[in-house]
Amino acid sequence: MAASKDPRPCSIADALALVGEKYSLLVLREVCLGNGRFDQLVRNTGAPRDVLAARLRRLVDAGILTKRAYSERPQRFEYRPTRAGLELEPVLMTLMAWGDRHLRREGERPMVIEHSCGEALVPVVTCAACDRPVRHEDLTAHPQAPGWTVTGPAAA
Amino acid sequence: MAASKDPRPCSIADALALVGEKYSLLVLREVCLGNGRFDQLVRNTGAPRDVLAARLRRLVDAGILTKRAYSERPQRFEYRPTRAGLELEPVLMTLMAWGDRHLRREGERPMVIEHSCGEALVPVVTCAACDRPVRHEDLTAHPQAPGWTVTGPAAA
DNA sequence: CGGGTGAGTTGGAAAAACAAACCCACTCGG
DNA sequence: CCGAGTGGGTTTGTTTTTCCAACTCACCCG
Repeated sequence: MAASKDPRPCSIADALALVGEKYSLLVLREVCLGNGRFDQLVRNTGAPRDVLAARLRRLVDAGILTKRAYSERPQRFEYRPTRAGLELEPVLMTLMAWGDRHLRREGERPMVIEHSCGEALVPVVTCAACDRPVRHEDLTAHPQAPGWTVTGPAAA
Repeated sequence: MAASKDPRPCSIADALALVGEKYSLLVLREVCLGNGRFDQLVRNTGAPRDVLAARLRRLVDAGILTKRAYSERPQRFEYRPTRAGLELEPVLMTLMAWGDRHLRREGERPMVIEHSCGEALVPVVTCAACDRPVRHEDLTAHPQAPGWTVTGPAAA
């Protein structure tokens, strides 16, 4: 709620204000997998029901999920990702790959994603202009708005 | 602390357990930009000082940041990303791009990252095997561990 | 000596998270 | 028609976190 303190205008901060709360990205993971019902989400994310209800409201309001009835009488609902929600999936894939690399022993992945090319997905973030992988040393920050002072060498 | 409820073994969940707490990724953003001193982090992320101290301890313990003195007498410290921390930068770039696309009006980006190729960075997550962009329709989930039941059509 | 800076720690109030119970509409089995 | 079960939540009361301001400590500067 009190997100007003960050003096940096920043799309990372703004994105995290929407999807950075606890469980939100896990909810998105499940919804992208097609497990979009309330009780599935409770079981698969581990979120308390009230917290989950709050997150779902927020994500729907933000246009990341939609709520649709998959049955009238009895009324039953399912949450699905919007276009915007699906566009967050690459973030999840990249995060999963990072976790697989750094948080587990070799080859102990809890889940493998297969790409349509037939191989196990290893996501690589590349530059749209030159197609080369994004490496820290190749990046230079250019603030466009006030509130930014990039002092360190990483920005040079 | 009570992260023990998620019945899904999942590298996304594990990664978020480390860097998913409030401010952690903003801290990483600043540290990657070279703004690694405590007071800079307070100012630029908006985190309360005590919370920031806790996050920094956690990130250092997790091997994502290191704390090094840039001056003895007076003792002054700076936090810097480790290799593992730098490998999270693509996640930040992808998230920033998502925020720029969905949370702002056309062309109102607070920051532009320049890639070494000379163009403004537009990160694209691609498949390492075939180099094509990762799209939701091209993905199939293959659980490797118990606890996973992927019911929906998105997994088919 | 007095003031200022960097890097935190401490203490108490306010906000979230948590767990369990409850509710409602409906369906199904007997 | 009764009782139990399911899906999708809300309510209630307790435990954790967060938040904020103030404080500390070590040091440097004039």
